[in-house]
Amino acid sequence: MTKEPKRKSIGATRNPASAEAILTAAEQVLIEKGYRGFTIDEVARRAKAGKPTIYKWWPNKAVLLLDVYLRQKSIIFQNTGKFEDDLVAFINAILTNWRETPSGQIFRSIIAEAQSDETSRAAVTKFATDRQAETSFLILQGLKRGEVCASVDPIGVARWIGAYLWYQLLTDRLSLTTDELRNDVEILLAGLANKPPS
Amino acid sequence: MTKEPKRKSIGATRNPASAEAILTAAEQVLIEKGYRGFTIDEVARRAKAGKPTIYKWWPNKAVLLLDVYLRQKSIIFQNTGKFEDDLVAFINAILTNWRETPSGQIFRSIIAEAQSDETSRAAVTKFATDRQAETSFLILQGLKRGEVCASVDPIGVARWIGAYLWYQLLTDRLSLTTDELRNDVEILLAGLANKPPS
Amino acid sequence: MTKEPKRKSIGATRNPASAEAILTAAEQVLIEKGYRGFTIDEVARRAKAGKPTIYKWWPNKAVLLLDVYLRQKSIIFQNTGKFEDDLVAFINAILTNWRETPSGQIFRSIIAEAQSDETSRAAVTKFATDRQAETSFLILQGLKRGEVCASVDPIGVARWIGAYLWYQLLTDRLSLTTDELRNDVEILLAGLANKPPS
Amino acid sequence: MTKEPKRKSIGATRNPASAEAILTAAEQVLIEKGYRGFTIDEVARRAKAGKPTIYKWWPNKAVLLLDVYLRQKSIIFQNTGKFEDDLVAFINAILTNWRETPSGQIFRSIIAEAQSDETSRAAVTKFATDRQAETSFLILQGLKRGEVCASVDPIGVARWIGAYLWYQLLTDRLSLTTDELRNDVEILLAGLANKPPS
DNA sequence: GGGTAATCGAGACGGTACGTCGTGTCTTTCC
DNA sequence: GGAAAGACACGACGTACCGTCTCGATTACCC
Repeated sequence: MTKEPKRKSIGATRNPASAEAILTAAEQVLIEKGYRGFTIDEVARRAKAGKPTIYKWWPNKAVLLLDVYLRQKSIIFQNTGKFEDDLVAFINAILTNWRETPSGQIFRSIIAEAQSDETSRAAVTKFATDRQAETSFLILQGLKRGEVCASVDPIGVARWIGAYLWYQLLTDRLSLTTDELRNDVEILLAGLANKPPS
Repeated sequence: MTKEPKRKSIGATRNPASAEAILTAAEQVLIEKGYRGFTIDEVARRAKAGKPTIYKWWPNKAVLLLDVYLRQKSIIFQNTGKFEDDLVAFINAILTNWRETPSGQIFRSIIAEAQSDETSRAAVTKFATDRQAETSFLILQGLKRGEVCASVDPIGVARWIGAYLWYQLLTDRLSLTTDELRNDVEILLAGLANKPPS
Repeated sequence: MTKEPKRKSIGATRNPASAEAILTAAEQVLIEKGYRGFTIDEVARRAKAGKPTIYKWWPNKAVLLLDVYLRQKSIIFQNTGKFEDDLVAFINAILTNWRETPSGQIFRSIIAEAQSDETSRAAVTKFATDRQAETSFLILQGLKRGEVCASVDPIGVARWIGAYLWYQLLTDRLSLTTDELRNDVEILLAGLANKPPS
Repeated sequence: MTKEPKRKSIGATRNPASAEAILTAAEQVLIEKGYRGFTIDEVARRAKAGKPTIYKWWPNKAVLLLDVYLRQKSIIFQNTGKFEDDLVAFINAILTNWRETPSGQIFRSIIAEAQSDETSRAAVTKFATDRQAETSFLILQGLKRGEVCASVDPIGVARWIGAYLWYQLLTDRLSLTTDELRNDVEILLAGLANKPPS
């Protein structure tokens, strides 16, 4: 076993190794013990870091959580040529990612944390809004191809999709079959309203 | 100052006065100090109740929160004769209630709490499912009147609506104008898909 | 398994079966869990008695403890014809009894309990004084036989012996060999003072 | 009123000011409220210290009590030239100290506490043994001067004296006159046995 | 190239909440 | 009216975490 050299200060500048160790430890703790066990003490212990070091760079737990979440790999848009398939693939990718990687647990924790603290909530809300903008690209894609009704507001739709995703996450419904998912998407696509046969 | 008689046991049976005092205190604490300050200790202090009494009847914090939430007045369905108006009124009533009464803060806390604990989450998920069943009455109403497409799954729609409501709550978007809300509802009603002019 | 009939009230008079059950339960609890685990709750549970019943008849824990102690069998004086042997046998009988029956544990608890409470201490002190009077019979026996110096105060000696016994109990020295004990007794008998050869 | 600066950590090392404050508070609580009121909570409150700080350095209540006891001033041996006088003075000094300072109350509590817990009892027994060793110096002093019989075991005698002291403390007999005390000591010095005139 | 100045680990500190247990009082219901 | 049953207000238990602090060591930067 190689003698692991103790990590020390590297002088009057931030030690990236520490930051890295802290984020990794935070992620591990979150996976292993969940949000309940996600304490600064435990992260510091795991990272072999001092608590003040953590507090210095991540003043809130929410900020640290967001940083951990952002280190996760992001979703890549599909372009199959058919809007419905793209949308289903997109949602499915996110749900699968949440289900099969720590991301789901992490994001759940972020949302929980944000409910206790005004500024955290603002940060998460901003994050959500940014994601809506990204999602709206997908809508615009469909709109450009004439598959989406021109009168539709892309951001508004992105909000519906974001809402759907959060709800699935928060109510433990990440394990849908593709058919179930396609059914749900179908509702959004076709709309509720009874269209009179023209 | 009138000497307030201390609340005592009323024998080997649950004292409703205590339950009442605890729920009231819990609500007050939640309003005044938020979820962060919502501790069993504080509730017990405020209610002049023993902590064991609280733990006896509400094993989880989530359960207590749900009980507090359920004491709030509930939403009554509208029936204006037009499905879209009913739906908008329904959503608006909930959002307004969340915005203008403690209910919003309380329910936010419930969702947060549920993310820390498996059993709490199950309880909240069950609650959500029950509400979807209620909401689906609205859909069925519209369906009976022929305003809703017959092929639509009422529970599935109720889920979309629930998702929308939670999302608005969790991302601090409770103060929509009626027009904004109507726009959002419109998307769900009309659907995204471009309907070719037949 | 015979269906054990639940013990009920026998009307407006003290139920001796309850008293018996409580004392027995108290003794068992003390043996099994020690003084720390000796709680009224536990005794009530074990005796299948209501707590108020216990409090009614034994207002203090110390009183209950004393009652339990007094149910134990008492020591019988020896009379071997030689004072030293009688004394050693007497002390040894008590130490053995304390070591091999619950009595030691019980009496230890009584002493501990008595230190917290003024009236309990008075009760125990009275008990100790009574025992000294009994012990002094032994001294008088020796005195009558001319083995004990006539100028000696029997009660004073009984006090020394009581002190010795308590000390052995409280400092976990109940397992002396007879020789060790005889040595200790020898000191008391012969005295410290250097007797000049007359 | 001068704004008292809050006591803080002084880094990763024990803060003596805290230790001091805790011991002082513990002593005060014991004096004012007795052993019944001597709770870690109360000590922490009084010392303005956190409970974990107390538990960190004093794992048992008995250990804390012993530390409090040891802060009291100790007894100084006399050397009057006469063994009996030295012994009487020694015992009297201890009894007086127990009677007139908090030491008596404190030591009583220590003994009581030790009866509940095995490890505490071991600590107290060790303390008692150490004191016996000290006391035996007094015996050796007398032995050296030829006042004490050479065949006597000093530790054995010290044990008798320790027993006597504890017994007086535990049975509320701290207020003896010098004559009463001298009588008791006389018994130990002269011994019980009837010495036949040679 | 020597003296700041900032960073690091470590961990103690005053607090506060946790969830459990025991206390002694009370009331209801049954005998 | 005694006894069971058990709920109640209270408060201590011992533990965990919070966010702050002080320390001594360890560089990087600036004069």
